[in-house]
Amino acid sequence: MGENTLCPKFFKATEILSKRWNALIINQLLLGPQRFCSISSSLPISGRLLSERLKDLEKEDIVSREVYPEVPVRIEYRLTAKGLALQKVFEEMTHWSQEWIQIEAKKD
Amino acid sequence: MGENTLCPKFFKATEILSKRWNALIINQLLLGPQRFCSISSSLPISGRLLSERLKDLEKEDIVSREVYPEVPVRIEYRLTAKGLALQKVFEEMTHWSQEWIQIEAKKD
DNA sequence: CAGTATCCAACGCGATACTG
DNA sequence: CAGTATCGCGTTGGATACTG
Repeated sequence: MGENTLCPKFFKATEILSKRWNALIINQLLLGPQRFCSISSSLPISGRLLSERLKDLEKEDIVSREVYPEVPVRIEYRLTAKGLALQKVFEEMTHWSQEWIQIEAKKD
Repeated sequence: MGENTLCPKFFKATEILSKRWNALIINQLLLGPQRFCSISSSLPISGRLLSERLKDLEKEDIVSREVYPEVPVRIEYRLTAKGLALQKVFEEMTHWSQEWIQIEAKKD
């Protein structure tokens, strides 16, 4: 195992973005603030995991949870400034995927 | 589970890039073609996994394996055009990480 | 050097049921 | 709606030993 050129900040960034579902959740929130059920229904992720990931992302200060004390209460998740700053990353990822990813007809 | 707005190409992209180590391996290869032991010593990844990941990335046509029949034989891994096209993504990731990631003194 | 094979513990995570 | 708790199994992946 080596430690020479590996930048800890970049490493941390990959840890966050490589965690399963995180990229998709962030990408979804780039569309705008959303409620739990909205994110849940837009991604093939279980409620338990979505809850867990949102908490992780809150701890990383990428997502914030807003409670609107209406009746019934409404809770929205939105990207923080740190989260919004990922926009460029996702734009490039989207661009790359459109240009290079082939989707074959599923036969599995 | 929903299936409404999720783009399969983007989804596939996240599958590739979110797989543990893949981002770091690609980022390392963006520095130039490298031998197995070089990648191995630049990342805290076991040989078994590195081997597995490189094969995955070959299948995705992101990495190619070049054999130079010298004595002793030399084997290099390099990014394909598809892999090199990820440069922008990684530039943005690097930029974001430098701007937003804090590394706290470890006390865990 | 450039890997492969095996072993096995730890973790991830989906399903389900339940709470406020 | 917006979650949490528990269960259980399949996958991951580190360590180690071995091969050409």
